[in-house]
Amino acid sequence: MPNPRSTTRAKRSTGAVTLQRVAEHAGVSIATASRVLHGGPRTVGEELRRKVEGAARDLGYVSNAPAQALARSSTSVVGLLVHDIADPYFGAIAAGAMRGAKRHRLMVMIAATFGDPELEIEYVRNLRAQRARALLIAGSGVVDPGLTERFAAELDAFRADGGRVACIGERGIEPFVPLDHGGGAERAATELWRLGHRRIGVVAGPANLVTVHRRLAGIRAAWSRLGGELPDTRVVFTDFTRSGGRDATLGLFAAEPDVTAVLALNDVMAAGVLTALQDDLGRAVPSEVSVIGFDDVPFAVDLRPSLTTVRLPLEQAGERAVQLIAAGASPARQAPLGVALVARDSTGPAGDAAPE
Amino acid sequence: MPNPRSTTRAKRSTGAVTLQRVAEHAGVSIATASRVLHGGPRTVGEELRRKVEGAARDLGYVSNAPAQALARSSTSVVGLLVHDIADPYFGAIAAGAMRGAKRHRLMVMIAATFGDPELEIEYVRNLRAQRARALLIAGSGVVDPGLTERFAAELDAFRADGGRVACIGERGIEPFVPLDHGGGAERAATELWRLGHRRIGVVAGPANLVTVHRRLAGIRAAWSRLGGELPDTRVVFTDFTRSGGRDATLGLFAAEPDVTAVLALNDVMAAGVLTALQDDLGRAVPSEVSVIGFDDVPFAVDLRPSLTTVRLPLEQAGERAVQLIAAGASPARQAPLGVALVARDSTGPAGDAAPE
DNA sequence: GGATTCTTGGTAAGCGCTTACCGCGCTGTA
DNA sequence: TACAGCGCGGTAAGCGCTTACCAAGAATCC
Repeated sequence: MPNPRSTTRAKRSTGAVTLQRVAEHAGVSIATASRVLHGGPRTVGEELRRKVEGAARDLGYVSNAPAQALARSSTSVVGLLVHDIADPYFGAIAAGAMRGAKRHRLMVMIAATFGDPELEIEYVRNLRAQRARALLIAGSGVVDPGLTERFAAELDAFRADGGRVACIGERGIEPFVPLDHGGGAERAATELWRLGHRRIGVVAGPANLVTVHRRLAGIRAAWSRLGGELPDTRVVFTDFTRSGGRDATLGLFAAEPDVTAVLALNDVMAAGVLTALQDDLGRAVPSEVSVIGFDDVPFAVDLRPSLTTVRLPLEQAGERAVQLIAAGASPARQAPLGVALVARDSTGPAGDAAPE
Repeated sequence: MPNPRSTTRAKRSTGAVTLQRVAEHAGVSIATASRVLHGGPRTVGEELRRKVEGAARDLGYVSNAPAQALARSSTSVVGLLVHDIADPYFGAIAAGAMRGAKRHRLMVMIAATFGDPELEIEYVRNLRAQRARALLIAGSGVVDPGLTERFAAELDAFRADGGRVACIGERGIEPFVPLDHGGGAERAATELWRLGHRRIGVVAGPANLVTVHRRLAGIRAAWSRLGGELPDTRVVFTDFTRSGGRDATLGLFAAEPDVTAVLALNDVMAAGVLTALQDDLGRAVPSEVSVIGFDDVPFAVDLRPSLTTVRLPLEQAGERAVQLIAAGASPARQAPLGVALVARDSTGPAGDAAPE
């Protein structure tokens, strides 16, 4: 037997570089090696510490995260649930989250649910299996009570396993980073009113998303406070996509040709609205019809005319969400992230300010 | 001792639901439970199988991925290295990768390196520690030989641990999903030539990125083949960002006011080019100056004028990359993903076709 | 009909790491 | 001088799972 000094049977001296091997190489116990390389409350003498570090470097030791996870029953990965990572809305949130994760030395596991609630639940279980330390939920939930309940149950299970959860935007899940969908929508609607628009159309996202509900509620609140009318025929639900926005606009103007402004519930759709209006319908923006978006994604400024929109601090929200789950502290003082109306060129005074 | 049937000492009957507990509940051995719940080559009798499944459901069992990873020494997570997940280029690649991952029941761990080679290396080690099954490298490398070598060494170590690696776009790393930067650039340049442009400017990304080199080389190749000239003063390097594109354009036209077309090395920069030209410099596009982009990100069609660009099949590339690392098979028949010139409204014939 | 192979269930040895606990040598105290 | 207290190193018992190997009964073959 070539190597009689190992504790159990001689490990194959070839193969992976384990803590065990580092310890042997350094001539210390595996406990000492662990304490040097992975920290902990205990101190290790200067000389041994040096030896261990040297051995680790010589051997090119890289710790085995799954083994650590098993032994400590905790990992350094956080899961992030988004609808679609290619959507700039989620891209911004993810970027913020990753920035935060880096600061807290966490790894981010992203799952794209494409808005499918079943998939969402499946991914929570998956992340639970991974023993993710925390879960960041960025996608809007649906308004189906049954689904919501099942999702909540899955989250409870996740928590029961010791995981933390944080939501970006309210969704009935605590804690969450407040994202003022309603307030932003009110701002947008109010701006349109201020400009003299009285007949507005709304190009909304999927009717079952709570984000859509909130934004729509904000618009309705502002509008009724101001004394305007918003019949259902002027609200059209569609996909949160460019082509959704375009098609919806075509439909909207076929039914309601006198609308003087359209409020799109996100910027991606607003791009479609702009195309439909200018290219398909031949309506000038903003002189004939004003358009306002939501989110202020990076390309909003590049649309023509540049898009007036409501800025949501998405990247900050993502970053703050990881603070929320990383902080040992309680989620205390949450200075709400402000929304802001970004006035650009796609809005202007209503041509005929006459109330209908 | 309350429960004499357990193999070792009685586990606390409270706490986590483990395979052990499922097995006890079902009245079978832990081996059988494992075989039922986690598959494997061995078959299990119908009755026991049913019992185990029932027990797992009753107890709400979720397997412990780190423990499995340790026992099997292999995980189901793949790492994805990008520069910036908020950049639509990487967003598209990531979306494709996630789609592929879902098909192969893999989880994707994304790391944003912000183009920092040191961070890139750090993340590879990290993913190595996680025992990721594979690594997808989407970001372009830098042309620094020292850094490249260190990165390669880290990748070799990753491979030595049994991980697979795939690159999106060539980078001196095998295997890779070919992305024809050079060919695409040639197409773009040739198109400009065809339209009569002889004095073109290039708004390039960071000079040290391989991608930038390849694209630039493609342009130069086409241009010299066609007999054109491209002095260095007409090539300006900048960030791969909107404001980079804008600033670069301003600089370019200050030095070379007679340029009739600008080729931006990605669409995000092209957006800045368009702004600089139309808003800052008052040059009409495409009647005075043509603009051509690269990548065909989703918003390219929404720029005004809509952007002529080179389409790179990014989402497919991401998806194919995971096939590459998931396939048991060798990376055989790689029908190269085609690039295509997407002619839209930002290009037109040169006003004065006179060669210089 | 006995030997041989399948099938199917169980046992137990790890996978690589953390950490409770032990023990030893030293210091400070009475 | 005896001893509690502390600092520091080692031992070994797990963490939850997979899987090589064993065993026993069923099926197959001369």
